[in-house]
Amino acid sequence: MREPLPADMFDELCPSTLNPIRFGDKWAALIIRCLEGGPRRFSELRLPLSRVTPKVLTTSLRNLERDGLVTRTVLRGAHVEYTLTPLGRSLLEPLDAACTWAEEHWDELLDARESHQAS
Amino acid sequence: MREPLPADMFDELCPSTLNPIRFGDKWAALIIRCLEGGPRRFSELRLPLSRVTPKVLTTSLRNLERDGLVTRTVLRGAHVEYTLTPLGRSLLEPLDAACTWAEEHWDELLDARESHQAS
DNA sequence: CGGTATCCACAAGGATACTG
DNA sequence: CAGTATCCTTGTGGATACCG
Repeated sequence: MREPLPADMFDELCPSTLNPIRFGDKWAALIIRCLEGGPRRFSELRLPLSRVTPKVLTTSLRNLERDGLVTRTVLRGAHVEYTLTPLGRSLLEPLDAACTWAEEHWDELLDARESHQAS
Repeated sequence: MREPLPADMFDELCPSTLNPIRFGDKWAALIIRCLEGGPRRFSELRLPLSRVTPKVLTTSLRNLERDGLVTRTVLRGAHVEYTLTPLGRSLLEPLDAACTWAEEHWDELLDARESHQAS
């Protein structure tokens, strides 16, 4: 059994939402991480990405598909599954490196912004 | 002596300009790499970033400054120098990882886009 | 030299509602 | 369930010109 996805990935403290690190379009990195644990259905992705409207999520998924990072598979019964390709999976490594950096330096970034605000 | 900056970093084949990898705003990654070799003046940055208008370059530099990745130093004689902070320098590692990934998988990305075009 | 000022175009993202 | 259809707002980047 795969791990269920978290109910909400939009914790304000989540470094993956912070510049200066972005992969692809606004939600690409989060989507890819959602697919890390295996194939997911559209509705499964909507849960942790509840603040992304279906239109935007579709657009982002189509972009990932176009770049060969994700495949879209239609199953019997009006079900659809999104899966990371080997190429998409290979992106996890630099993506993790970026996320790790953001986590490690999160405080410094916040501090920099705050003291910049002050001046 | 530091290495002179290349005359033009906008080679169409430069993977750093390709999605799905972007760090910060559109030019942040290129700027950071331009500063990798040491402090640079505004006009020095304009050379390899000749297609970035001064306004946009300024905006991007201000963003990097705000985030504590770059410092702006006014020298005597109306000269200005931009330098990577230790924080900014620490970003080089994941940035390089991302660029390396892009270089390695550049062809696959192009192929994916092409065959997607076909369908 | 190192920027600003102004104006502008377009793409990206979002709100809301609806559908095969 | 897995999306579309519409419409709209915003932000980002760019063109051009000018300034201390």
